[in-house]
Amino acid sequence: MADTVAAKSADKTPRTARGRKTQRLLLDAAEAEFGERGFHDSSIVSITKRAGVALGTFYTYFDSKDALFRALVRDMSGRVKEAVAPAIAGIEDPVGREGAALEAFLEFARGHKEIYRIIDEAEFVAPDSWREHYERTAARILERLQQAEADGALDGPLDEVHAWALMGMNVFVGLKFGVMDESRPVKEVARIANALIARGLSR
Amino acid sequence: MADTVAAKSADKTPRTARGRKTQRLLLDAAEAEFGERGFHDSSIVSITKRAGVALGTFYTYFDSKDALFRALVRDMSGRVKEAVAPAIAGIEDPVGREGAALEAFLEFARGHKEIYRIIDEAEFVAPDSWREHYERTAARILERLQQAEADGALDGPLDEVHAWALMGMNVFVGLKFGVMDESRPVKEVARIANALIARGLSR
Amino acid sequence: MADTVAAKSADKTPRTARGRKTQRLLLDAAEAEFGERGFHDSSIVSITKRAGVALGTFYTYFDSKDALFRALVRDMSGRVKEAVAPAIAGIEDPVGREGAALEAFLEFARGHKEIYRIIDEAEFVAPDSWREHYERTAARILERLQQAEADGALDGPLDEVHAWALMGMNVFVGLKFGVMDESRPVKEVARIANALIARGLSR
Amino acid sequence: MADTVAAKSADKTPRTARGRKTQRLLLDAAEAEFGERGFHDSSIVSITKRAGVALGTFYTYFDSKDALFRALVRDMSGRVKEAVAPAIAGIEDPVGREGAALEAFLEFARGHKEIYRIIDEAEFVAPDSWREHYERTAARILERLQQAEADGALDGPLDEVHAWALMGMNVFVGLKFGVMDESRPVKEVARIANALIARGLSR
DNA sequence: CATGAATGAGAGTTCATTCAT
DNA sequence: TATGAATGAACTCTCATTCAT
Repeated sequence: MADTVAAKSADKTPRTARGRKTQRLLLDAAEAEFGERGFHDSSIVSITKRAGVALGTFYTYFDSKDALFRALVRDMSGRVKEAVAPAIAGIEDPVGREGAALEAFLEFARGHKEIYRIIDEAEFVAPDSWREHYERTAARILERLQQAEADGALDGPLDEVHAWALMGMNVFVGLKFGVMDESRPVKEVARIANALIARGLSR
Repeated sequence: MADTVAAKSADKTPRTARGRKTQRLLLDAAEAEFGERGFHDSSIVSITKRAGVALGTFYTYFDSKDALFRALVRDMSGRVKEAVAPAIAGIEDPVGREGAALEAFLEFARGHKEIYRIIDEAEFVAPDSWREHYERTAARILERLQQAEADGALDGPLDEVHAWALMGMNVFVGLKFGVMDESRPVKEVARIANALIARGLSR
Repeated sequence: MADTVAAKSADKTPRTARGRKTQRLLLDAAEAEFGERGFHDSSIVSITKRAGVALGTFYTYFDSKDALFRALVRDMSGRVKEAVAPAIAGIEDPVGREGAALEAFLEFARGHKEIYRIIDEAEFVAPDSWREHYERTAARILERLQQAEADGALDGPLDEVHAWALMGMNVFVGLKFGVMDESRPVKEVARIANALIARGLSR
Repeated sequence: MADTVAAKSADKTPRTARGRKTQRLLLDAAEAEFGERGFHDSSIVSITKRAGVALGTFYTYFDSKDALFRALVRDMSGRVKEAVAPAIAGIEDPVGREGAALEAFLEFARGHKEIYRIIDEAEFVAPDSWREHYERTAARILERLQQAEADGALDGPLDEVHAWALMGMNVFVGLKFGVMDESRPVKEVARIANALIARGLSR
């Protein structure tokens, strides 16, 4: 937000209620479109058609297709975080906490399949956004682990490698059992994966 | 493998030595191009320029840009496998074996940074090729684990979740510490990540 | 008719007056281009240049080169019909009526030499459009003949063979003496050809 | 033939028996290919594949795709003539003679559907060949009519208009009832069409 | 704010033809 | 004579972006 205020050249923030509504329409249409077709097969015409506005209207709210995509990545990144945060709030046991995080993430992935099509494709479309998302996520995981270490609940030293390993596990388990194959209960999948690292962490 | 690469519908397999050489030039040029720019920013013109052949020559050996990309994904998929296989051959201890696999993979990733740009982008460009690669990789991991289970070296039951979790860990650790950040020794990174799952597996 | 022209799948119908004008420019340019060079030697670039619009503008109004060609065939087919209809209106004598039809057609062909280049080439470019044109034309001729039969002005039975024979005669006479060789008066040519079938029909 | 001997630049006439055989293979393959796909959708690669020879071999026997097409038009033109000639030989009655010609032509068209795809497409691909074919055909018809006039079997004056009218009738009747719709007996169709012009000619 | 026509660079692909072997 | 690899001009079509209304 802060950086939007700093305004590059043209401030595209809607000034009226009508404007805010139109921008929301575009954002939602874009999420659906990018989620279904991927970045390169999505087109502005098609997004504006979905949103029910004229083509030119798009540029009233976004500087470019790329800018829209980045906005969306940020948006989804925040939503993932917000979906996981409450699920782990208050859990003291660090292993149980990571298990709960995975479970919450799996649940979220099942309900928002676009997430991979959008966040992961960012690796190729907007690498800086992609990095930002994953580096922040890893930082949050690491922070939790190091907190537990400080509390004496985990042996150290815990570092970035652990965070990226855990994150990778979550991402792939989420892709496979959240998006590709829904036949197994989220709880079961999370429990199995969590058990795998349980004792690696817990000593 | 080599001869399978271009053998699709209309037979584009080179019939002469000269043809084989040209096809190799194109394959190598494509690997570099896709690795550097990604699929969508790569162009056939640019690939043929790199290869030092005329534009039309491309279509003597490949049906389309897409077909070339798929051929490359397959090729790289095979090369990853071949890089890891010898490194784990003969290791009996299942945990040590997975650690060695990760280490070999990290090494390979450092030497072949294009791999992520190519295999991972396939998720969006040629999803079937992507699936094929990851499903085969997961199957190999699972096979190793279940073999160890059968040998009594690991407690079961070991299933797909373990395989995808391990694979995700490897992929993200490889991306972070193989490609994005080379400051830490491969051995150390592999050891840390391996320790994480060591006891989750080992009993 | 005019509004049907571009109304296919994705709606390309112009929404503004400016759009309508541009589409007309394209249609006229295409008629000249196809008429002069034939379908395969005509190019979109060249058509848009003639029309004085940018290349991309073409695709604002037509789905493809093919679609434009079909639109044109329909258009010309309608114009032939409209050129002949008034010339035969009110003529009771069936032989005289066919003679007048041929004469009107010859006249039209002289003024619109593109007609053969467009309608007849459709046999190879858009066979369905070609069939539609000739089957409708034959149907109209047959209808006239059978009407005369019903009125007792002609002996029957009159069938499709007569219609196609008459139509073929008209087409070839029109091609030769309307387009290829203008040295002979339209009236004279029509009279001679009409005399040929006069008594075949008249009793 | 005479003009082939005069040789433009490279004489492509086969010198050996093997060569003659190869050229025949190509001619036959081309007839099938052009007949099925039309000129523009036919390709040299495809023709040589049909013929079972290498691509380059084509240019040993023909100067270009165009030249091959022209050769084929000539060939077919000759075959039409040869199919009709014996059928009318010895018929004295001029009307009956034209009827027999149409019948023979219809028969030939049914057995050689490629004829229209090849000869008629020449109007757009090789207009000179097309003109040559139709002008010669018209000349033969006119000659027959004027001979009959000289013999007192027909009233004059008989001119080019009659010839082109007759020819057009034959062409369209042949296309409709020879190629497009085979449900009616050739004899019947020929009789009906012939009756149409019978008395126009016969006085 | 909203509209939709106009733009044109750029992409992938085709294929007749040439030529060294 | 036969082969098939190599060539590159030419073509159709896409789409992000601009801008007058």
